[in-house]
Amino acid sequence: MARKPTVYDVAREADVSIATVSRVLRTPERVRPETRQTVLKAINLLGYLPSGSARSLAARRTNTIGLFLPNIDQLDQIGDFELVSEDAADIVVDPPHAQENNSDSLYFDEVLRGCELESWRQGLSLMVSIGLKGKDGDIPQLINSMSEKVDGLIVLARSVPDSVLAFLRKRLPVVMIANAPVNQESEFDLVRVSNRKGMYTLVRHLFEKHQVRQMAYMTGMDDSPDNGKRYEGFCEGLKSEGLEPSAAPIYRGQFSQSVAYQIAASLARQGTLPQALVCANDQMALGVLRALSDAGISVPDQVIVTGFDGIKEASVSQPRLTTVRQPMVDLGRAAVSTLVRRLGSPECPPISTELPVQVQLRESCEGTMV
Amino acid sequence: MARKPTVYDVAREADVSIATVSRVLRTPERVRPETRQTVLKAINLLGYLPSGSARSLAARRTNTIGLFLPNIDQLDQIGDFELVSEDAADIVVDPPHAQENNSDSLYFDEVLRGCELESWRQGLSLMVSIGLKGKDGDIPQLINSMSEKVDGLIVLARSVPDSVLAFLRKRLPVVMIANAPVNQESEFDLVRVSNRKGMYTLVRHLFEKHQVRQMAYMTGMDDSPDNGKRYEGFCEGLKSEGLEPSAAPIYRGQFSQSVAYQIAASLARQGTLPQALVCANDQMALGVLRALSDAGISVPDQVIVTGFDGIKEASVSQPRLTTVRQPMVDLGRAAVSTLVRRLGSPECPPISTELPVQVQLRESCEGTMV
DNA sequence: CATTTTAATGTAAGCGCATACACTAGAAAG
DNA sequence: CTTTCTAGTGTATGCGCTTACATTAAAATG
Repeated sequence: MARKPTVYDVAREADVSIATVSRVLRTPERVRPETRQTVLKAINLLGYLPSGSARSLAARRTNTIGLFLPNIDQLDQIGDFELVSEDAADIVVDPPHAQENNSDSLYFDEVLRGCELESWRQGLSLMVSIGLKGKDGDIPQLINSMSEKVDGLIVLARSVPDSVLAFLRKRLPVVMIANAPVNQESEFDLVRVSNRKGMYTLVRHLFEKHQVRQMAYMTGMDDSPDNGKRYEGFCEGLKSEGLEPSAAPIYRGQFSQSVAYQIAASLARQGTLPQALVCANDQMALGVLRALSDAGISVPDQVIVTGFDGIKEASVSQPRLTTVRQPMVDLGRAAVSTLVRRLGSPECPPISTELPVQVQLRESCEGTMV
Repeated sequence: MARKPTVYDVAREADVSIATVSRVLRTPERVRPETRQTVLKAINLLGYLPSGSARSLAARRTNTIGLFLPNIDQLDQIGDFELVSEDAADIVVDPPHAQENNSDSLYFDEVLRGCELESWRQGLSLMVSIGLKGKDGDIPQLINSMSEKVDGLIVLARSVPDSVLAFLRKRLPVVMIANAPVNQESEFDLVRVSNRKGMYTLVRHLFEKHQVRQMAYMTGMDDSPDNGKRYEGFCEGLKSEGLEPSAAPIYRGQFSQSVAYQIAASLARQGTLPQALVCANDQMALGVLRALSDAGISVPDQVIVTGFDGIKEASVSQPRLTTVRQPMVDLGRAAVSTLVRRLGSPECPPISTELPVQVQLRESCEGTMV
C-alpha cells in the first residue's frame, strides 16, 4: 500500500482544483457533467478514498453516532486472547440447563440491530461500545475515546454512570433508551416502551378471559422508573377490578432465573401459590416455570405464569410463556430517529417517545394451543 | 451547548501552549507534574473533549476498526420508521412455530460481541455496518462512508461483494471471517474454524459410540470453502472406517429449516432414511427434527440427527441437538486480534488462523440424558 | 452591443490537533 | 566558572478536507 492518494493527487490527475474534486463528491450537481466525469475517472484510477477524519474536521460533523450497551457479565474476568490454532476438536457432553444464559444480551442485540438498521437508512455510521459501570470519578478513557468521534450518543439505561452522562451531555446530544438518569430527566431525549400499559392490558386479560381473582407479583430489586411502571400497571389492573393492590402479594428477588426459581419453589412448598404469578420480566418467569415443573405443579392448569420482555427463550419454553413483548428493534430505530431529529434542531425541548408493546398469549396462560 | 472548547481554549485557560495541552493528554510523563495539574484543571473546568477528527487527521490513524455484518433478511423491505406514540397495547395470540426465525443473525451477534469485547480491550473503537450484497459495479456509498473512517476492516464472509473487497483491500487491511474472497485468498488475513476437523470428529463419534454403519449428508447449495470443508470432514470420517464416501447419499437443499423439513419428510415417506442424518448446519437439522417428529419417527432411537454451528435453538429443541459448536465470540476476538497485528506490521504475509470447534453431544444422538 | 445574471471553477483560509524543531534554564560535568 | 546535557516548554507546520469568496466566461437581458 503506497501512500494513500489525496484530493491533491486526484486534482492533479484530473487537472482541476481540489475544490472541484470535493464538489464532485459532495455537490455533484454544481459541476459540469464533463468535468465530473474526468474527476470520477481520476478517482477510480487512483483508488481514491476520502479521509473521514479530514472531512469530519472540515465539515464539523462526523456523520457517526455512538451506541453504548451495558457491560456484559464480568468483563474484568475476561482474559487475554491468544491466537493459537489448536489441532483437535473437543468432545463434550452438554447436560440440559448447563447454561444459566445471560440472555439479557439478546435484548441488547436486538436494540443494536435496530440502531444499525436505522442509521444505515439514514446514511450514518454507527459506533458501538460497551459501557463501563466503573467508578464515577474520572470519565473512563473508553467512553471518551468514542465520544470524541461521534455527533451524538445513544445510551441504554444502566450502561454508563449517571455522572458520566451528565458530563457527556454538556458536549453532545444524548438519547437514552428505557430510562433517563435520575434527576436529569429533562436533559435527555428518551425512548421507552409503555410498560404500564402493557402490564395493565395483561392483567385485564387475566381477569377477563381467565377469571383470575387472586394474583401475586414477582419482581427484582431494581427501582428504575422503567420497572416501576410495570408494577403501576399491575396495580391499576387490580383496581380496575375493584381489588386492593396491597392485597396482592409482591415477591422481591432478583431479575434472574435462579432467584425466581428459589422463590417459586418455596411458595410451592408452603402451598402459598396464587392463581396467577405475574412476573416483572421473562427471566424470572422462566425460573418460575422450571420450579413449578419440578414441583409437579401444572401450568397453566393450577397456576398461570406470565413474563415481560419477549425474549427468545420465552417462545420455546415448556410451556411457552405468555409475555408482553417489547419492540426491541423498534426501540433502537426510534432512538436513532430521535437522535437525528435532535441533531437537526439542537434547541428544541426534550423528545420523549413511548413505543407500544404487545401482549403475547401463549400456553403459560392459555392452556394447550395447536 | 456553546461552541465546543478546543486546545486553544484550554491552553489560554491554563496559560500554556497548545503543545503542552496536547502533551498532557498524549504523553503526560513528558510534562512537569504541576503543569499537568494546571492543565487538567482547565480541561475539567471547560469540559474539554478533544476532537477525534482532528486527532485522527494529525495522527494519521483513527484507532477505529470497522466490522461488516451480512445483510439481514430483506433490508429493502424495511420501510420508513415513524415516531408515533400509540396508546393501546395489542393483544395477539402467538401460535407455536410462528416464526421461521432467521437466527443466523444470532450467529453474527455473537461474533459482534467478540469484536466489541476485544476492541474494547485493545483500546480501539468499533464501527459496525451492514454489508450490502447489491450490484458490484460502484462501491456502495455506505461501505465507503465507513471505510473512510477506520484503520482496518473485519468482514464476515458474504457481507460484501468480492469485487468491492478487492477495491477496499487496496486501501486498508481487511480481515475476513469464515471465508476469503475466491481467487484472492492470498490478499486477505483470515480467521475461521476447523470445520473439517469438527465434522470428522463428529462422524468418528457416531461410528465409535453408536455403531452407525450408514449415514447420509444434508447440505445447502453453498459451495464456499467453509462449507466444503465440512463435507470433506464427513468423507474422511467415512474413509477412516473403510467406507466409500460416494456410497453415502448426499441431499442438497437450502440452509433453512423449511427446506430441510421437506427433504426429511419425503425421505420418511419413502422409507429411505439412513441410520444417521448428518446436517451441514443447525437450521437444517432443526427442520429435520420437526419433520421426523411429525412423521412419528423417534430421534435418536430410529434415526440419529446432528447439526453444525451451535446456535441457541439447538440447545432447546426437542430433542436437543447434537452439534459442532463454533466459538463465535472467539472468532470475533481473533479477528480483532489479527487486525491489530496486521496494523502493526503491514507488510508481513497473510495471517490465517483456524480456531478449534467443540462437538456437543446431546439427545439427538445420545438418547435420554438427565 | 453594453449590461446584468448565472454557471463553473479556482483561491485561500481554516477545521483542531500532533509533533518536529527551536529555545530556555537549570543540572551535571569538567 | 565554563561547557555540555537534559527536562520542560513554545513555535510553527501540516494532516486532507470543506467552503466562503473571488474570478472568469458564457448566457440572458434590454
